[in-house]
Amino acid sequence: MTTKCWNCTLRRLDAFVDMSDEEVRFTERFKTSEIVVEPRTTLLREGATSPQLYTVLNGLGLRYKMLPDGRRQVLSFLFPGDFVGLQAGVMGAMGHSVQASSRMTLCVFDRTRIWSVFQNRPDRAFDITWLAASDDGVLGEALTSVGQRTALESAAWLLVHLRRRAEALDLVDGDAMEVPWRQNDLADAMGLSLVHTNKTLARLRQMGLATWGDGRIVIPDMVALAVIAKVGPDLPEPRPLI
Amino acid sequence: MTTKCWNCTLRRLDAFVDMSDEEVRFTERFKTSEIVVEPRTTLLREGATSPQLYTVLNGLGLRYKMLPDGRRQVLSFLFPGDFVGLQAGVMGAMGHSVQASSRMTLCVFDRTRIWSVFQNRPDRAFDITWLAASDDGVLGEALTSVGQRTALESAAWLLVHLRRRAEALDLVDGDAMEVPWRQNDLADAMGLSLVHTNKTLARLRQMGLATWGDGRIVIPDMVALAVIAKVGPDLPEPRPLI
DNA sequence: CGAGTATTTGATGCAGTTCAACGCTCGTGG
DNA sequence: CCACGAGCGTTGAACTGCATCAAATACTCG
Repeated sequence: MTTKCWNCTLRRLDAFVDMSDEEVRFTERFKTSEIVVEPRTTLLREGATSPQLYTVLNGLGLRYKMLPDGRRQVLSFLFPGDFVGLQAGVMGAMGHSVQASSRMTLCVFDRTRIWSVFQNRPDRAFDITWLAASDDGVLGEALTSVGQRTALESAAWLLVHLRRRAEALDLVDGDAMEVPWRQNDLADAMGLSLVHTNKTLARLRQMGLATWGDGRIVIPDMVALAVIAKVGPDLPEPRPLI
Repeated sequence: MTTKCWNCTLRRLDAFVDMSDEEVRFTERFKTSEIVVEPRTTLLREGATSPQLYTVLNGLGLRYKMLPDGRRQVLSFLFPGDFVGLQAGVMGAMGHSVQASSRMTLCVFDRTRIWSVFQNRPDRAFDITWLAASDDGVLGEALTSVGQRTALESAAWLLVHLRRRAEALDLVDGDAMEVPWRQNDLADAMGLSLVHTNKTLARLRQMGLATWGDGRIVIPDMVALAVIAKVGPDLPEPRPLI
């Protein structure tokens, strides 16, 4: 049973900009189907030319790149509303792989129809570009974190980042949020070893700043954590939803 | 004296996809002027909402982000044909700063007119999105390099990357290419200290793989360097030019 | 109950940082 | 004309943050 865009709860969140009825109807036609994938499913593989693009409706995942010898860099974490497969959609091949971390449900769009969006709906085309530019911003942040921050700062930054994204989507319950990611995913996102990631998280826990465990992140004081992370206010602007 | 797009030598390079006469004329109208900036000029500042977008016509530069305490992460290096300011153009604010490393000349576009591109020229709008997605790919590569590669691999990767980009633009003379960047820029791009960057470059020199000095990079054997860098063939597809 | 996955902790070693100094080439001003 | 300082590259020595190795715990699941 696939959700009608009309009934989609996602677009009512204040994380997203409002859509006109017209836009909702158009998206509905652009959408070809809906899929549910189990944890650890690879949705898109680096180098592949996927016939499909997706919008995350539900669940969490991650994007990563691998070196030939197996080292893995996690590029970003996927949340509902994220649009994946754009590189394959416009450039022909993915620059990274995409994996589900929890069970996810995604809207499926046909890659070949993307061109018709540009022809018929300049506003939606603009939104797609907005999302691409936004991804650029996130990657820049991540690169800066990996390149310049110490392990402690980097971990703090990542937790703040995840928490802020979750907040905008109403995924936070009090101080806590549920996440499907393993410490290994965090380590690969920060460019640190698993062992040192674990010790760094332990340090944050001892400082009373953040607790990671049992699939939950608990952050009692975001301001204190943000100070460690050395991040600006970084108000998350509402994003377009495709 | 500003160049007419019609006479622009850039688009004749095989680094770029061919443009129809129609497209050239449209770009000409989209272009508002041309500027020349001296080395070390900051074109765009992080957080600023620039009224202008640029395409690099000539010269080299870099994009970077800074932490409040002064640490700097270089995100990417700018070559002719690169389109800068897109974040400000579509999202309203830049996520990073942009600086000229050599004297540069740039085509200037009016930010407010970007919307009319989406309305009137879906093909050009698509090209803009292509470029945004392409930047995403480069940032992903860079992040993987900083996060996963050792200093030696990372330096090798960066040199290979710069050389490949330069080749596509006919900026390579035999084994050598001229670059305006300092070792400090390299260090900030790789997330390494200046001292260690220097020693790593010395190591590559002793191995006979690459020489960096006096504003020139000399790479006698790209294949050998690429092996160290652990990069795939990575043929640079022709890109659209705005 | 054994196997596999995830987290945790301790011990040891090294890649990369930090500190310090020196040489070179400029441009500038006395 | 030389003295001086600033910017950049280079090199050595000491230190340390993080990686690597190793092993124990706890857990879920067939």
